[in-house]
Amino acid sequence: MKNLKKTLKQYFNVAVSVDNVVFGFDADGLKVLLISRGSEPYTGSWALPGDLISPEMDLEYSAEKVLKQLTGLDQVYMEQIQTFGRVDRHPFGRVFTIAYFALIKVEHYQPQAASWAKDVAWFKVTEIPKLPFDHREILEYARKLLKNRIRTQPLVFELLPKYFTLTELQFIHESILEEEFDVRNFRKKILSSGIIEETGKLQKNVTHRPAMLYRYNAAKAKQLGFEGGIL
Amino acid sequence: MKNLKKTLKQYFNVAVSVDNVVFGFDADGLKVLLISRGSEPYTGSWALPGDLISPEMDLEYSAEKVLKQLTGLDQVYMEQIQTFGRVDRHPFGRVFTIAYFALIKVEHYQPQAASWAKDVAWFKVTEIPKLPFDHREILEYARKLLKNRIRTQPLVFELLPKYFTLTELQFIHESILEEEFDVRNFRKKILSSGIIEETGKLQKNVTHRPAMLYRYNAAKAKQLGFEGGIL
DNA sequence: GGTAATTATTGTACTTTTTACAATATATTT
DNA sequence: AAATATATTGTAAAAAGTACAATAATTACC
Repeated sequence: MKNLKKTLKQYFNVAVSVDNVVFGFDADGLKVLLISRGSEPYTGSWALPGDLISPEMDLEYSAEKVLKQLTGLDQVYMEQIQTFGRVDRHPFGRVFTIAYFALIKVEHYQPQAASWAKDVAWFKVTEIPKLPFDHREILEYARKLLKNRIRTQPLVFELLPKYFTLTELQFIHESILEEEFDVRNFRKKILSSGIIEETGKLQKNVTHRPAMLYRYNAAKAKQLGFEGGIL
Repeated sequence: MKNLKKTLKQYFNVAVSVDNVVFGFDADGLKVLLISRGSEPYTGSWALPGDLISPEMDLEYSAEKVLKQLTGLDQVYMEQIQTFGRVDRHPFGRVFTIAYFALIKVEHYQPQAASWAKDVAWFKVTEIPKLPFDHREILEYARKLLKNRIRTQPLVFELLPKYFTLTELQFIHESILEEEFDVRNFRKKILSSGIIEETGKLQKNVTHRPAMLYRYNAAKAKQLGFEGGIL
């Protein structure tokens, strides 16, 4: 048993971190939340909000906690995406990082830098600055995953405000999928799916014909099983 | 700097393992490869072939190496699926495990127990024995993933022999998706996709009309982009 | 050699879904 | 009132999906 413990010791000296790819959406299109690092290594760099995990904390909980500590974001939709484990990815030692993606409604949350994050900011996915570690790779992986998932799971509603127009719904699909849809066909398909419903309310403060506001019907979507996806 | 190092130390004392869910397919249906554990903890249990990762080895490489060491399998299709990190999942300390799935052609490989694996055996996915750690959860997650992927990626051809009949191709789809298809419609769809081709050869040693053997055309599949999946 | 048994192979009519395409409606600004 | 801006709606043709059963080729058995 003494021998076993000695052998084991060589394995128990790595660290694990989580890195969150937080997506948001506004009139400009798809955005990602980055923090300005206020601690070593890569102090001053914009980076994915992430941190080392305390060995006594569950993984899922850690991912949420790290995000909350650095950005103030709480109660957001999160999903594990992939673990990255190149030997030399972290200058301080062997650190495996478990990447998560999070989807938030930008109108409902106000990210705020805290803990060792000096700043937080949204960046368009097409205008990402140089990132430390393998964060660029992680980000691109997350984008690809989001793109694949969007057709089979109702994820867009995590990014849109509670009430939204069909034009916004179409634009978010086009932003993520990087392709355009015919207006009439898009509406026909979405509406016939039955997962969104009219609210009777109209858009306000626009300088043109106001659009009808719709809302996601989660119960209906669940009931339908939603196997085929939206588009 | 000394202080930083001291703080860091508390994070660098966890371990990481990989666990492989190896799927195979034969006339009986979908199978999973398990090993009989010949070392602590849970000695004697059937378990997923997995092991702790050496801190100086890349993640992808580790997954392949662990599989090869325990079962002799080499050069197989592998993909990372998910990381499991409950605090109490391993009795020896905090161990995160990164699960992979592997798909192999059972006719082309002969798994052989080695290293601390006392035995290796195929189990039908519907007849899995009690598994240690959270291996049951990992296995079920892998099954679910395989089921989701099978419609959008040509994974079945990693499980089938090089030459296969359309009946076999249909059966593997039915086994994984747990639903049945109409023979005529299935053939129409598969053949019109253009990703498999006739070989001109016929099945041998069967006690009934021999079926035509087909082969997967990877180049064609790639060329077609294969966005919609097979079924 | 003939018959039974077993699996392989094929087509058609109907329904549903997808696609391509442009005119009219409703609000604000000038 | 006219200009500007976005919202909203239908139809016909093509493609894809679905339901359904008879015939063909081989071996096994008598």
